[in-house]
Amino acid sequence: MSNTKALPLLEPASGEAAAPCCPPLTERPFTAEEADVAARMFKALGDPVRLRLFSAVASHEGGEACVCDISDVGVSQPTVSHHLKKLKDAGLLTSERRGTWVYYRVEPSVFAAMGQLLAPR
Amino acid sequence: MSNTKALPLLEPASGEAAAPCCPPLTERPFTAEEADVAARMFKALGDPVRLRLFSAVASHEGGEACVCDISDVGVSQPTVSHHLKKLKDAGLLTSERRGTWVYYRVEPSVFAAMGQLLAPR
DNA sequence: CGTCTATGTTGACACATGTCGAACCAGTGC
DNA sequence: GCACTGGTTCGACATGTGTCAACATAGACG
Repeated sequence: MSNTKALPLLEPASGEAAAPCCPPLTERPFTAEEADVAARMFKALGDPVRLRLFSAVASHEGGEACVCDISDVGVSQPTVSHHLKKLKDAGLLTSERRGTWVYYRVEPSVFAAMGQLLAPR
Repeated sequence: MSNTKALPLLEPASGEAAAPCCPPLTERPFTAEEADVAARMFKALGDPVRLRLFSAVASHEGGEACVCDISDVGVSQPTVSHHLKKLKDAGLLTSERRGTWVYYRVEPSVFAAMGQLLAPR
């Protein structure tokens, strides 16, 4: 499985300056395509449980967190797994298994992309 | 009606420096309450149509836009109105009727709140 | 191999959400 | 008052989403 590939919020940046997915929100009206891409990210963060998970990973020392470290958000374990998968599919997190545990970390380009969206006119 | 009041993303800022709703995402794991407030904003922007509407308002000259200026996003006019109401309920937009037309503008505290969320550790 | 722990996947279900057409309200101008 | 235009609200419907229990998988450790 896992043909659900994470779509990059920033272009691959093939050697040159990264071409962000979208201009600042205040620059001009978004096109349908830009809105689709950017909305995916906002949507992924638009759930309290996912936001807590994302924040827990983003604030964890070393920039990564084991599921066991962050799964105390008031929902069942399968639900945590489900939300982490959604964050991963949205391109916000990456995961890696090391032995018994699975570690999640924030996709580096995320904050750049969000900063770009919020850049002042 | 309209007891659905827009909840402020920033505290009322009663005379002093505004106390933002939430710390940076990277500072520490969000509490359930912080996540509820912040997720509402992300959720509101997590729909392509709403994101286009928000961008259209935010980028419009004068900082405000008449519905008639921005309602060309590929959905029916009632749907546009529905989404604008959601953005308003989320505290992202304000509206004002002037004569025949209704004007929407971005709630000023929004960019401050979002910037705060994305502040680097 | 067998078992135990840590995660992910499946299936089912209630609920929220996006969408539209029809009806309705607010101003304008005749 | 009446018609017209710009916007909102209502009612209905299909689809999406969050949640859990049950089951499945991956390593670790005997």
